[in-house]
Amino acid sequence: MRKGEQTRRKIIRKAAPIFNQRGYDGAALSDLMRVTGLEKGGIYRHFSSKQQLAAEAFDYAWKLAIDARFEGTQDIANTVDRLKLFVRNFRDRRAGLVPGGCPLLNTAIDSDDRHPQLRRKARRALDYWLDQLQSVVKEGKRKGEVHSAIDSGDLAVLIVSTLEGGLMVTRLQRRDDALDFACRHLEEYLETRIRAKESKTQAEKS
Amino acid sequence: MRKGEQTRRKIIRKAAPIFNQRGYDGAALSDLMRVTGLEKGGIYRHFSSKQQLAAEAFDYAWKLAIDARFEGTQDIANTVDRLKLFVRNFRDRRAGLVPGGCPLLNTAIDSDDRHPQLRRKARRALDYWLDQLQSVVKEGKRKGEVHSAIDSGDLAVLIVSTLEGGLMVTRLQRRDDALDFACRHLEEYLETRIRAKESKTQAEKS
DNA sequence: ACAATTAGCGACCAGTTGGTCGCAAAACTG
DNA sequence: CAGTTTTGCGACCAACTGGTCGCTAATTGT
Repeated sequence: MRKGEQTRRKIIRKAAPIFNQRGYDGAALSDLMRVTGLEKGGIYRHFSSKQQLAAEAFDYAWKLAIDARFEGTQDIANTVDRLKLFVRNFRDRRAGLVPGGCPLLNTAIDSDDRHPQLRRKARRALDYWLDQLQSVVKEGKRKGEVHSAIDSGDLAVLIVSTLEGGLMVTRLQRRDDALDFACRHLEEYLETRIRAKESKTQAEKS
Repeated sequence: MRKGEQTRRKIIRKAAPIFNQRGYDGAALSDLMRVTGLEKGGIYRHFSSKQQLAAEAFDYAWKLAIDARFEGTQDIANTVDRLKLFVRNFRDRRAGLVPGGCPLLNTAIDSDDRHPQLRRKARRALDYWLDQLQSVVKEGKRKGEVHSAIDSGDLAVLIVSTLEGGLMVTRLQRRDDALDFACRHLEEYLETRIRAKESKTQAEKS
């Protein structure tokens, strides 16, 4: 790998937490210079603008987040259990992510109206995320593991909304209670209202 | 009322949407000058700093929001119905608020770490909000309208988390689906898991 | 009406913003 | 190792940042 490519990746890696914590406007070039250890020219050699760097930093941060959330889910056969692991991952797999909380939540709020390019990225990220969840629910309905009356899109949106809301409250309170309770609520909801009960393959007590 | 006081309030009223939409860093003095129609000196006559103005603008925006959300709830005797109206208000009473979405959500994300004064304000706002909801739940338990096993703090946090999460997704998607489904979910949850069923005073179908 | 107070202006400030570019050094390639 | 390409530097830029202040004009109270 060329030296330039290495540097480029280092810049993204170091810049991502700054953008995620401070937002686009709050992240000054001088901050990015500090954390990367490069001069301004060194950064602009690899990115044509602050916007472009922010966009790539978002991609990087989001990939880490979404990978952590889906980690291990492909190994689980039952779709409802897969959703439950996903919920648990959201709560538990937060170490190792880009500092500053969920990049989707941050970018969505931060970019609103003012940074259409970033906003588009956040929207696509959300759409992808919802699609992934929705397809799990659809598979569950096909296999008879999920109640047939459930709308897969609605359930996906509900899961995401509840988790992101819980995360936001948790961050503001600096206590894990809110996210914790949001997760427990979702797990109970999945168990009692979503899982089709005909075969009773799974114990109801978690 | 003195002319100065009028001007002061006008500045807050006009500045609030700017801060709410663009965040603290994104709101430049030049923006505030534009929307207020005042020169810089005219603004600084009434506020000692941008921080102070932002703080008062938040108070203003938050008061509008919280008032709209609790509007009419005091007229409802049954506590579970009161919570349900609150949920509905959150979804339906969004016109007339300060543009840019929920000030609490915006300020919480925007201020994180970087603006401790604003952050403190957002935290207090959240605490107050949770307290109000919690005391409704407590009253419900006292009156036997709410299941006694429910933790009032947990329920309050769950309601706020679900609504704020739904709002965030709705804003990013620019479609009301997410908030809509979050509300319907909460209403169903309140009806089926929270409301004490002994007297069956209320129909289960909404 | 008149003096005292208050309000608003706008030039000015130092510091910072995102961004450019020529140049020399370092890294590649054969 | 020589020649070429790639990389990073850092001085420089115009525009803009939040903030100050003396002055005049408008608003007050009497």
